[in-house]
Amino acid sequence: MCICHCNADGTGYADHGREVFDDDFDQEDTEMDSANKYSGEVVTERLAWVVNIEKYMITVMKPIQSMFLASSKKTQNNKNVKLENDDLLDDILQEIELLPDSSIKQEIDSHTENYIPAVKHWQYNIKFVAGEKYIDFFWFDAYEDPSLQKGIIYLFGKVKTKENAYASCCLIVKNIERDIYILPRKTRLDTDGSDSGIEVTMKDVYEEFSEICNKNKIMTFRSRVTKKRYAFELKDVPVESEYLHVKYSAALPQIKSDMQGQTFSHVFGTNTSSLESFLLHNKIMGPNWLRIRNPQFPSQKVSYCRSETILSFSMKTIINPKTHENEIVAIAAVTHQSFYFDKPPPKSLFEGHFVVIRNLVDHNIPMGFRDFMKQKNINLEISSTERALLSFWLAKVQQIDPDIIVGHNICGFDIDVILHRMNTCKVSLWSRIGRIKRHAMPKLSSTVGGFGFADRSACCGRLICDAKTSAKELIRVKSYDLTELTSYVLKAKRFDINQDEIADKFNSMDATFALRIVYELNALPLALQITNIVGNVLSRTLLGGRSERNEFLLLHAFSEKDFVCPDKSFKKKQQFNEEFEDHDDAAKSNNRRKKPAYSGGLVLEPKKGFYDKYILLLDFNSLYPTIIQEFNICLTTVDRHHLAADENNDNELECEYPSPDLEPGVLPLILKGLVERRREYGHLYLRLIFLIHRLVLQYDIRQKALKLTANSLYGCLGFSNSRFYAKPLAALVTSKGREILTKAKELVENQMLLEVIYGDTDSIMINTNSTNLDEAYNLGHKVKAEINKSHRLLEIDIDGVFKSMLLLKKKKYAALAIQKNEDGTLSEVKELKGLDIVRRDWCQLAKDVGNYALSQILSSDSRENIVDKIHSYLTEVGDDVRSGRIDIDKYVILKTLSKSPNDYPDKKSLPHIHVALWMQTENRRVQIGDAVPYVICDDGSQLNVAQRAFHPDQFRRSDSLKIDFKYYLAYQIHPVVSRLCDPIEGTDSARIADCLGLDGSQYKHKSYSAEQNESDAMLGDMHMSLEEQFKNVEPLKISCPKCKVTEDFAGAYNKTTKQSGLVCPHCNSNYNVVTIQNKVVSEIRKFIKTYYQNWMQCDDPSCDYKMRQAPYFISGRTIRCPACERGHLTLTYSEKSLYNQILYYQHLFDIDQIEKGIRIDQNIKADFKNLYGTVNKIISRNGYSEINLSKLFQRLFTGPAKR
RNA sequence: UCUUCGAGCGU
DNA sequence: ATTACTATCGACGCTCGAAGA
Ligand SMILES: [Mg+2]
Ligand SMILES: [Mg+2]
Repeated sequence: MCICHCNADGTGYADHGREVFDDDFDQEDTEMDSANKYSGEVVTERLAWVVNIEKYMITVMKPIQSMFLASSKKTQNNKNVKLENDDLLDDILQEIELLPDSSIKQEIDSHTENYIPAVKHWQYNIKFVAGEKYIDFFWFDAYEDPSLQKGIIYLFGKVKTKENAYASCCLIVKNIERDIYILPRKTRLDTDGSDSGIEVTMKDVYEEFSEICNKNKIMTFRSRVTKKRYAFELKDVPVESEYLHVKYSAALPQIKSDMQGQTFSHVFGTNTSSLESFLLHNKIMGPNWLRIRNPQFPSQKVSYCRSETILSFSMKTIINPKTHENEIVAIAAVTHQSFYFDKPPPKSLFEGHFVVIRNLVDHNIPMGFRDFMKQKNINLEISSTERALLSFWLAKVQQIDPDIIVGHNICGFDIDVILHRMNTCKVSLWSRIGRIKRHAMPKLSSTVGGFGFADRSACCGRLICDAKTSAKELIRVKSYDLTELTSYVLKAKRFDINQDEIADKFNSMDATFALRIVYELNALPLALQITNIVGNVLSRTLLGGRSERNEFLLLHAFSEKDFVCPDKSFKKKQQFNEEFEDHDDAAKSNNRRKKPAYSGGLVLEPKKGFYDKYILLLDFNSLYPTIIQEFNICLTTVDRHHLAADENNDNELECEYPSPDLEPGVLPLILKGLVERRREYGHLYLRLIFLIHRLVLQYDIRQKALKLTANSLYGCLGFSNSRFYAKPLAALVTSKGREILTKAKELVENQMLLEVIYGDTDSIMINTNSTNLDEAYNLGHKVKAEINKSHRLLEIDIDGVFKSMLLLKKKKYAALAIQKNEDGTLSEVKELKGLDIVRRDWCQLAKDVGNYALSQILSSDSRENIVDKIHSYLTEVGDDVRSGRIDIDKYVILKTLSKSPNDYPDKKSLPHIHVALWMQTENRRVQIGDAVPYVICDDGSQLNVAQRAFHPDQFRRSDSLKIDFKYYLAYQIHPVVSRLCDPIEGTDSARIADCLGLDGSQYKHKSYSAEQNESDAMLGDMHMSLEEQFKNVEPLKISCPKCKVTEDFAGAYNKTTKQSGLVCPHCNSNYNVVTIQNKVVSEIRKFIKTYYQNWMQCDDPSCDYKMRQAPYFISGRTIRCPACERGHLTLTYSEKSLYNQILYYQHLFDIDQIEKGIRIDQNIKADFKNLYGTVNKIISRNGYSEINLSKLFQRLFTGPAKR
């Protein structure tokens, strides 16, 4: 164990009497440069402005990735260099050697049996540069206590000893200062708040702030003037301005973040945590080597710290029937002495282990248990009390001194329980769970579970890695309990132990399982890479949560470019104080998904059905990140000043795209960096693949981490709690996405004359109508090239070719994808999206049957055979179900709890809640996010389905419960299969029901595809009375060439005059047909023009708001009226109006529609046919004003427009 | 058909 | 010795079931 003390600021403060503006702040730290021989750049410049600073103590060693950035040019120049000659490889290998090496590591491991080896100061590899001593320190975790120890942070990591081994070390950085930026007003405010008109100087600001400091007991501070930029939500902050930069000790009180004064309008950085400002100032990007200058070694031991190891544990608890608290009964743990982030995980199951159990009050430890454990060579400790058990565990933890603690659900349960129990059992050495020695335990949350502030601070210095949390981020499975994860990830079987069996059984495998899962998922290396990319703290990355990672990424980038970053806001507090808000919050509290704040990706209306020709799937590579780059979308480039600052405005006024000649903004640059690095690692990955396993692992993971980071950047822009929240930007990105997809679709349809059958956000599916694979591929490449032509960075790619495909609904389809094997052969892989088969809320039986049906449908068998096979299979399954030949596991349905069972409003109609409540009575742990399994049983009652839901265990125990076969046939299998077979001819809902032995007649009229095609709806319109249909159209006004009277054209037959409509009702002379024709054509053009003017109006009768929208807004989304905020904006003149108008003209000239018995002159008939044809031509041909009406109207039938 | 609640797939 | 805390959770689009109207 070792501690280095280190002053963040070596010196005293500038005194008040001095000039406000110090000019010697650019003091260079030259030694730093020479010390860091690998990098030619000054790695850190922070605090350079501070007066009188002696020597700053910490230097970031050259990060590995920055070296790659530097050398990436090299690889681009000579791309085809042979591997052996590649300098870059040498560089890599050389750099890797800087990382701890296992052979060296072992020397420390040999001390394992001893207690903490007392490493003396002189044993450390202290070096001297220019007469100054320094030490290199690899940090991987940090801790601060913002309430008790302000301005102090603890860094945990490793140092090299003189023997070239590595030892754990804790670095304490003291006297970290706050950095506050004060934005001066232009003119001074009077005491009553009115503008005095007097200009404000920096000196004025300084003086007012000094007074405020006096009031706040901030006796010493330093200040200077800086120029800073700002590009965030506050509208009244200028893009660039002079600020008064104030530094004072973080130990002194914090200034309110909403502080304003007569001479200044904003104060930034008041509540920035010391850790954050430390990381930002020193540009520390995740775990890395730091060079510490002038370290001071303390005389006392303050922390427990030793060699690097990984420990995984699992524990069993029992609920005390009196207190209803969880008490710990047993803990098992396994260890690995040498885990490396950049190497494959250890192969052995464990290197060290121990098991500790305790006696229960009512039960004895089973006979022969000790012998059994001894026989198995298991290190068993039996404690008499819970307190003894905990103490033993702590002693072990301290002895092993793990850097990483692993377990399953330890963040959600185990660690919090352990701390609570240590609290109630008064275990004094509790702080051994972490690496800082403390006496008073931090205040634990009242409810057991979770991983709150107290848990995090208690475990400081040890990385907590929860297999459950990691799995949730990395894979999707039915359930995230250890049993399911073990079977999915490790393909192994785990036996769970119920509450009533705890006294008799014990399972020591859980810790091993959790550890292997973490290894298998590569969770730790991935977390490290992400941390290195975004520059936050590894222990926080491991906790999950995208938002914080993204914040650090942006904080680093923006502060490097001299921006004042937005502060954390705590305005929730103010809202809570309102009385009515409180009630409201409790009601809607937990789960209900927020209603969307802006519109997202476009989903093309699928052309449903079964396809047996080749289908191409084209997909834009990471669409949103690329859009941000391609269009230079950034907080700094998009002008959002015209948007109302009001948070509640629902309207979606879009910003303009930044002008193309603007310099690239910060976000595009970040993404560019991420993409370049990803490419680099992608190349390295491919080139190194035959070389060294550990490098392969590292680079593959690193490029994955880069991708994850890039993708989450967009999401965090739209996250309302983010410090960098920018809804307009997110809306702009998605809107561009919609535009690009629409354009691509139109290009394929209109220029390449291909059929687009579907598309979702960033993809397009094309029906090649070909059965030749090469032809399909060629077509795909052509389309790809054509689309890519119109973009600079954006790139569409062939994501798959489907041999056959069943397209059911938006986001629901199945296909046989062609896969090229390594040996050149082709194989088919089933690809399933969104179908019931892939969802966990249908029972396995229904999914299996559905899967069978699907396989048949996709196969190239004949239609009759397919249908026959499905029918006979269904009959078979129906019989099996009725005769009870099917395993109970197949009937289990899973549903996740999204809140605590008691919080559900309508418990009775929810099966999973019914079961969850029962589980609670059984003392089983039921947590938010857990998947509850249940089966529907026939208990003889006629109750609700939900009330007949039982836990599988409950079913197994009971003799009276029987599976409700009818439910499973009618409500599980039938809907699933029925939906799949819907587009297949030769079978239908009723037939499927028949096969399953259900009453087919009930399903006669039930169709799952809700055949409400828009065209059908339009057909229905046709049958409306003509008056009804044409009540809103403009009549055709024709002026008589003779009597000049203008009349509405009456149609083929004028009912009032009982003559042809071509005859003027006043003077009985004939109209000129050509005149009418011209009039009609010009009228139609007029209406088309009106339509394209895109006038929008509010549909609320009490609101007369009108506006014009951008052309790409016509796609049928509703937009909330910005004026009244109640109504929606609709097109004043929609496609449908236009369509109806033209239909009306068609009707006027439709000679065949007039009633029989009315004789019409042949000439007149010909005239009408002529006019009718004119209108028809306009509709069908692309002749006028470059507008394709038939295409426009097609959207009325198939597109998203619904009016 | 709407609403409410509840699921969790999709990008 | 005293006192006070927290606040967390990427976005949006689409389908499906139960219950009440
Ligand atoms: Mg994509
Ligand atoms: Mg896609």
